[in-house]
Amino acid sequence: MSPAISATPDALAQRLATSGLRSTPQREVIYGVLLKKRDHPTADEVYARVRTDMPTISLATVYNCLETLVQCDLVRAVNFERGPTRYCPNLRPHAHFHDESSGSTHDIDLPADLLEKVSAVLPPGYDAKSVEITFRGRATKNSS
Amino acid sequence: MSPAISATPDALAQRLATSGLRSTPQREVIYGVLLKKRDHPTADEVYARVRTDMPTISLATVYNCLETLVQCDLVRAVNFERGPTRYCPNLRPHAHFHDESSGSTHDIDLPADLLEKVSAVLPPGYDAKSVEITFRGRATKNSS
DNA sequence: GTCTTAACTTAGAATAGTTCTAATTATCAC
DNA sequence: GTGATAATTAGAACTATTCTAAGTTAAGAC
Ligand SMILES: [Mn+2]
Ligand SMILES: [Mn+2]
Ligand SMILES: [Zn+2]
Ligand SMILES: [Zn+2]
Repeated sequence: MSPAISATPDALAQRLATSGLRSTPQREVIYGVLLKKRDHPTADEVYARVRTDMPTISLATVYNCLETLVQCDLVRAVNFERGPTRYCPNLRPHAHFHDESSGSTHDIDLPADLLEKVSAVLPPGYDAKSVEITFRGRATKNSS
Repeated sequence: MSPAISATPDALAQRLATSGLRSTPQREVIYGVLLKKRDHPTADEVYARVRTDMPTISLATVYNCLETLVQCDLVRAVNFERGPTRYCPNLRPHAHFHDESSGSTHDIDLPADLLEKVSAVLPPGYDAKSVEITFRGRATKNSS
C-alpha cells in the first residue's frame, strides 16, 4: 500500500517536511481548498476560492503552491485538452471522465488489475512510470 | 470497419468534400506534412515544415487548417501536458507513450478488446464517446 | 466567360494562461 | 536576536492561441 493514500490536510505538513519544504499558511489553505471541493479546479478557480479565506494571497503564490503540491505527489495536474491545467487531490488510481455537456470532470475509480492489463499492451523497451486514462462523453444525472 | 482507416493525402479531398469544405493547397500541404513525419508536431513545428514547401503560408492558416483537419476526423489533437497542442494523423485506435527523457511521443497500437475492457469500468450513467490512454516513462532504444 | 457570393487566407492585434524577476517578508538554525 | 534561506508578492514578460478585418480565391448561377 502506497503512503498517504487517504489524503488529509495533516498529510501535507509531513509530505512537505520529507521533501525539505516548509508548511506555510498559503500551502495549507490551498491544499484545503482542493480537498474540500474536488471538482478539478483551475489555478484561477483555486485563487478565487482561497481568497475568501485569505484575501491577500497572490495568483503567483497559487501557481507556486500548486506546483509544490504536485511535486510532493499530493496533487495531480490534469491536462486533457487545450486550456488551463486542472488540479486533483485524489491519490487513488483513477481515470477522468470529462462530461462534454456540463464541462465537468468526474473521477472514475480503477480496479487494481486494469492498469496492469492496460500496461501489458506496451511492447518490449517501453517502461511506463504512469498511465492516464481519460473518457469523454455524457454523464446522465449522477453528479458528485 | 470505419472509413478512411488508411490515411492518404487523397483521403483529404474526400473528407473535406463530405464536410462541405474545400480542398486548398494549404490544407493539402499541411496534411502531407503530418503524414510524412508522424512525430506529433506542434503547430509551430508544422509551420516550420510547411514553409519549406510553401514559404508564404501564415501561422494563422496553420492553426486554421489543423483545426479543420481535426474537425474532419483526419487528425487527432493531442494534449497530455501543459504546453502546445500536438497533432497526430494516426486514425487507428492507439495510445500515446510520452518518453520523458527524449520528450518524444510514440504511438502504441491497441487491441480492439482493450478499449472495451477499459470502458467497462464506467458506472451506469456514464456514456463515453472516446477514451484516451497516455503512458509516461522511458523508452529504451526503438525510436520510430 | 463574367458575376456573385461564400470560403479561405493572411498579418497583426488581442487574449489567456503561465512563468519570470526582483523586492519584500517569513521562518529556521544558531 | 542575527544571519541565512525559503517563500510570497506584484507586476512584467512570455507562449500559445484566437480574433479581426482586409484581401484573395474558387464554385456556382447565369
Ligand atoms: Mn470541455
Ligand atoms: Mn515532456
Ligand atoms: Zn481526479
Ligand atoms: Zn498518435
